[in-house]
Amino acid sequence: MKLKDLAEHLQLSQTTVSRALNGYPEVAEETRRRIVEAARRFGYTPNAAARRLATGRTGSVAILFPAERNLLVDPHFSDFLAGLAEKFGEADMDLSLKATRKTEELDTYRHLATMGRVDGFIVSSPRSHDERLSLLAGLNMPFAVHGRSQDGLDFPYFDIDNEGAFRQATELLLDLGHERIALLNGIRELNFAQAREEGFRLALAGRGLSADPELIFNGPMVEEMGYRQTCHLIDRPAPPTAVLAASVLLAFGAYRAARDRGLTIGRDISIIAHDDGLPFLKAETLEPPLAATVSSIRNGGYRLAEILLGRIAGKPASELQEVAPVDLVFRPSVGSARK
Amino acid sequence: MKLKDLAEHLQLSQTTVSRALNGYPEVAEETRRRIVEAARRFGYTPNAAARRLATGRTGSVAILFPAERNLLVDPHFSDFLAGLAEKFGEADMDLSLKATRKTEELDTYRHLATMGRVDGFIVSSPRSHDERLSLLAGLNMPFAVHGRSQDGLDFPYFDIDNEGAFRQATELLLDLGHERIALLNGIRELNFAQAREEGFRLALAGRGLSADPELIFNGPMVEEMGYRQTCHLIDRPAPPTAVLAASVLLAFGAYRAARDRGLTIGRDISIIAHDDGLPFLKAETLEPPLAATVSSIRNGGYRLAEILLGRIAGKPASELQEVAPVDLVFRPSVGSARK
DNA sequence: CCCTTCTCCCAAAGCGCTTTGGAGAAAGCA
DNA sequence: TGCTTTCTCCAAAGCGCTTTGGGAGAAGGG
Repeated sequence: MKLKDLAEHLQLSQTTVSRALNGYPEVAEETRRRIVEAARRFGYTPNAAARRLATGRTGSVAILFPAERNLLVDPHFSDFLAGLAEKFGEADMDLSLKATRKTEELDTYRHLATMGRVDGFIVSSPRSHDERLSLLAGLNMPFAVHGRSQDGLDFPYFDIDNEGAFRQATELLLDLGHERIALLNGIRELNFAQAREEGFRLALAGRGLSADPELIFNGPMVEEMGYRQTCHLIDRPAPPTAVLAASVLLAFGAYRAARDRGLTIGRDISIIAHDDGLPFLKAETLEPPLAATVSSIRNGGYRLAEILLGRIAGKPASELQEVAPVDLVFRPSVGSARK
Repeated sequence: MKLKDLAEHLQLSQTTVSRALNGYPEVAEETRRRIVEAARRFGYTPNAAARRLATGRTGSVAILFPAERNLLVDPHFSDFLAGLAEKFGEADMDLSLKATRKTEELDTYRHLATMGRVDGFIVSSPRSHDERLSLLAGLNMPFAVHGRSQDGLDFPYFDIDNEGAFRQATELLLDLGHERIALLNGIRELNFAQAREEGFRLALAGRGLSADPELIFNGPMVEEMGYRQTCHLIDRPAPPTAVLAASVLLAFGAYRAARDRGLTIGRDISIIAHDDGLPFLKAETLEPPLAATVSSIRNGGYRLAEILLGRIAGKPASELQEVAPVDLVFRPSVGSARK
């Protein structure tokens, strides 16, 4: 059943039926009721392709990820994706997932954009200077970024206060008397890792200290990484008294390392992490409970979806930039530095 | 730049240009060359919405997942998804991801189908009797199932030989003298878990043994689960001498439990698992290396995507049913039963 | 009572592509 | 040479919806 049939059956024009169904004001309430009722009875649903062609809106957005490094197995990314999927689902928009080789990444953006296959893009894991942003801006394609970038562009984004979070966490450790603090961080190229390191450095500088490059590690945020680096750290001549980790996954590895080495967490070594709220690995249920700066990454996906929708609806970028504050939750995995 | 402009510029009709670009035979090679060249020069790309409307094909497929139980954080699912995304990307099809509440699941399928928003669906985690299959069959919507189902329907699917794999693995353990064998399995409702249990039972029955219900566990396939159940098992009065796990994640937990209890894996307790080839957790690099039945789940996604594409292209279901054999790889995590 | 302003609805023009049904020219056949 | 095929290409009809530009009649204003 198509619009034409429905209109004929109601003895009305397609125009009126279309307007009634789309909630335009220029149709009498009584008529609208009749139309809506008939549409329901006949199970009429507008054809998506026709609507797309007529309106120029596709009702879908895309997110690309590198095919070789399978981001999907990174639970941080998956959880973020779940937040996106939830919001876009609510808005009845399609979220399409694209695996693409690094070398073809920009072409894929361009391809999808010029074919008019999407209304916008979600850009994740921005690097400090990211070609994708200028490309999309140049194509005049709406996009929203998870995180920020140093490019001078004015674009919509959602980010958490990574710098502030790590500054606070570091200050907490400093207040507890720690001076040799290690940082287990994400991959250096990614913007959020840089912000976190910056917060770490700022806190140290505030006390007249400077970061020891030997205590800073960058790498993938997986358990194994946390384990290995912490083992190294503990085995040093002057091991750090505290570890600041960029993910609960890293902290989890650090826990394992501390146990292996017979250290009591919270007493012999303090551990604090950033907690993205991954559902299967809760900071509060670790033993001992893990102190953390918390901010749900899934919720971030949800918010970022709202932001992209706002952008597509025409809001200016300046109104679509959000930096969520991060709470610091104290738990027994941190204690005062042993003298 | 649209088709019309291009045609006018070339002094040809839209028909000819369209045909040339889509590889139809009724256009002279020389003309085609000119057209293709001009299209490239002007950067012409056909508009997706218009093409969709004209052809009736949307160029996109969808996969739904339950919003409450976030399947995305399950690495088995994510890796499967990566395989799908890869193949659909190669075919230049959109793969759209939909979070949906369980109660609205069927409606969402219907909604997307009747609006003509997708050409087909990927159905994952089928239950033994699954309403989704009959709904989609009734809507006359192409779909492809990851796994099988007991419904009498004839539909395209990709599955691995779960029953055979677990029969083989169990037989291996039996050959090594094990008689008290525990099974750590996935959630009971899911078809693959049933097939695995069936294989397990068949192998036992082949030796005149029957499965001890107290040694069979169903649950989510996560590390924690493997750990907890294995602890219970080891603490029993007559602990099993071998454990058969449905995932490397479960086996990983079993390893941890065995170590905690001071057991040597491969000597005091044998462990064997099904290995989906998750990239971050390799059976061969565990200590000791884990014996396993192997079959890449990512590859399964890739194959299933091919199958759905075949279905959309009109192939009959009977030609699109694949059961991949599973290899059994012997490694030191299994040894003969201690007398 | 006439004129303006709403209110409610309509006809028709796109949106940009594919595809049907020919038609003219060139080539093959007798 | 006359006639049938085969090659190439074209005009135009959709695909099913939204939206523009009115228009008729009712309501309100002076």
